Amino acid sequence: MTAPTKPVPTSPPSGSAPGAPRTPGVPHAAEAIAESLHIPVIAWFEAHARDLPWRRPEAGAWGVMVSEFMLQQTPVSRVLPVYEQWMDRWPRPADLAKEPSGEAVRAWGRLGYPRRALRLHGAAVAITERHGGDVPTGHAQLLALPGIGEYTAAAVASFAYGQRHAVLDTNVRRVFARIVGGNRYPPNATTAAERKVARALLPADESTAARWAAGSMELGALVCTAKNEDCGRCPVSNQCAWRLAGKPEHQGPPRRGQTYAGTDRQVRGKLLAVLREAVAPVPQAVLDRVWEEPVQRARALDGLVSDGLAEPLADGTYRLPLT
DNA sequence: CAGTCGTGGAC
DNA sequence: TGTCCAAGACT
Repeated sequence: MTAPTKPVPTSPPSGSAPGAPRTPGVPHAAEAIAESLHIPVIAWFEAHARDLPWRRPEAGAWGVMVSEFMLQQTPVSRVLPVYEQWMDRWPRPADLAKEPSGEAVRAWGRLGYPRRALRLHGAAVAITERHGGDVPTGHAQLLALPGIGEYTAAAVASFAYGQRHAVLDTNVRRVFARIVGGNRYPPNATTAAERKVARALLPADESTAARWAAGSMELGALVCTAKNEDCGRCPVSNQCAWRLAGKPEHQGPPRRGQTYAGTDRQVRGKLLAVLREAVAPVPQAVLDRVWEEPVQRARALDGLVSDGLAEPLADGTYRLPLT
């Protein structure tokens, strides 16, 4: 266990002394909920957090950032080996920035969504050019990098730099939906109401906020999971609105499932797999073998080219981009 | 804002 | 061989 071990503050992060009566008419409900959640969740985190390489001090901000890119929509178990190889090969942003983007795509392997590799490479170039080779510390600076959205900017600022940000990923959204909202699942898309809840629950103290962010996310990943949740191991099950309501089934619109077989995504994946394995430019005829239907096949290949994942050469062959 | 974008493991 | 899901970003 290598989670940060700073003590949890024993006094409320803001406001009056413990046990002091609330001022009538002033809404303190959110604060009260928050304070009763922070200590048990953070204590649980410090006892049960996984020992992941990007949580070790030597990972640095670059390691945190690389892991966040790889973890976007991808399970930890599949990220681990690729992360280790990646950090061995490119221990600093400038090391990656020197390489052609195609090398990043190749090293990405079968993690999926290979545009993330392209964006991570682009972010490394931007960091090298604009930030002297160091991952920027500001949320706005992070947000300006390719491949970094609201979640990843907050995650890097919080996990790498200990800042106070609401870190709203799918795990945290589910945890909050259950504890606060009394729902099995959050809405399909992140709502303003969810952001408001996340901000209201954020500890006032910076260091506590950072551990709360990591802890609430880990709770969603290990205990408060989408299926087969284990309320018996949850440190705040006694305060969970969903559990207290008898764990009602999901009400709203069905969570739209991802179809895959037969889609352009599948064809793109097959095409790019060939390009990744190839050491020399690949003739069109070889690519043609990955998919029967010519119209969809051509559309998929065009898509890869326009995304910058494949480079067409004058002789009709294709390769990963050298730029 | 709804669609698009990979991959593989669990059931 | 099907469904659901996994630390989202971008258009």
